[in-house]
Amino acid sequence: MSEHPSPAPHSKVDDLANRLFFRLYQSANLMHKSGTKALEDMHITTQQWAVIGALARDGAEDGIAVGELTRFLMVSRQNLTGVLARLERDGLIERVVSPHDSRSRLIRLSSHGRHLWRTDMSDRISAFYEAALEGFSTTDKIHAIHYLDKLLDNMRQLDEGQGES
Amino acid sequence: MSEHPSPAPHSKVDDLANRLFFRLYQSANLMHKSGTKALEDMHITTQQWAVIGALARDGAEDGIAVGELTRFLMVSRQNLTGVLARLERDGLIERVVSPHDSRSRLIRLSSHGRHLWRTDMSDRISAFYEAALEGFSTTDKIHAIHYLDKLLDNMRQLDEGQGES
DNA sequence: GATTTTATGTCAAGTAGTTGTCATTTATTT
DNA sequence: AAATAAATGACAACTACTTGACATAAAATC
Repeated sequence: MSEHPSPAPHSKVDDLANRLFFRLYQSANLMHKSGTKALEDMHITTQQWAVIGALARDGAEDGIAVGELTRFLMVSRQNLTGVLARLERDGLIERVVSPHDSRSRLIRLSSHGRHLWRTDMSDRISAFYEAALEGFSTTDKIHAIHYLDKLLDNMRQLDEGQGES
Repeated sequence: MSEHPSPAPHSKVDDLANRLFFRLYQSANLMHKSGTKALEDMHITTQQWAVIGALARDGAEDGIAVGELTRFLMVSRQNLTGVLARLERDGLIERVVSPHDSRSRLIRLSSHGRHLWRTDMSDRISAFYEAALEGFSTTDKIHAIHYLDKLLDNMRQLDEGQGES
């Protein structure tokens, strides 16, 4: 029947899954490259953008603990330490001791960081989003978010299971 | 009318776009973390996985030029050099001079690399895909791929425009 | 044949990500 | 009060990603 008598593969890898994850890999690479380029004259990378964006959310005015940030951004504490050090060096964030728990240093935007986020960064980011999501309807965006959320949920479960060592 | 008389934002950033890119950021981080963990006993990272997967495709048996690989994987030549050096060090790939263009070194899987891909790696990757895409129907996968493709197209255009410096 | 373009390698500096380990401080629990 | 747990900082080692710059070799063009 088959035109290509392939030599009985072990467990044929799902081609659609393969494509999906490869597209995710490519998309993330390109997002970091072109996203960082969109903010390059401010010397802000996509990772710093993610941190500043997290700190600019409503409810984060008084600061967020490092541990909370690592969970939110899904990066390691040691990595975030480096990113935060550079942001502090550049005067965009500041560390304050938590009033409730003096082990915990809360990270919050400096006034300079908040100002930059609200003006120049917002403008560039809006332009970036508009260009990158050209042709996306509102429902397209919602559906895309939904798929990524589902993927995240699954991988989170997988990661917890893998952590049992 | 508005319950929250917000102080006239410069250009209100699209919240859906924001969520979408943040989910992409998180998904990529988690994919690298849990994907690398799925192959950790082979000491293969997701980037190496991507390279090996590219080399294992039909038509790549005779090797792929480095430049072609950088375009395919969307990473820089300098970065790929390092990844390829580690893969060569571990005996998974080999470099051969192109018969057509002796500037060009073609990268191809070693027999060890090909064997590993077809057996252990395939098994782990299939298991990873199955867990990470639990609850995804075939059409879900196709739609998700479609959105990522669209995003990639847009960002590629953006990147080319940004490159005009 | 000489020039230009192309493919690659290499070195450097910077950022970002991982794990692992050890120390410190403080909260919590006993 | 003492032991434990938790949050953080500070290292180290490694992988991976970027850009920029310079060198080399070979192909393509003039």
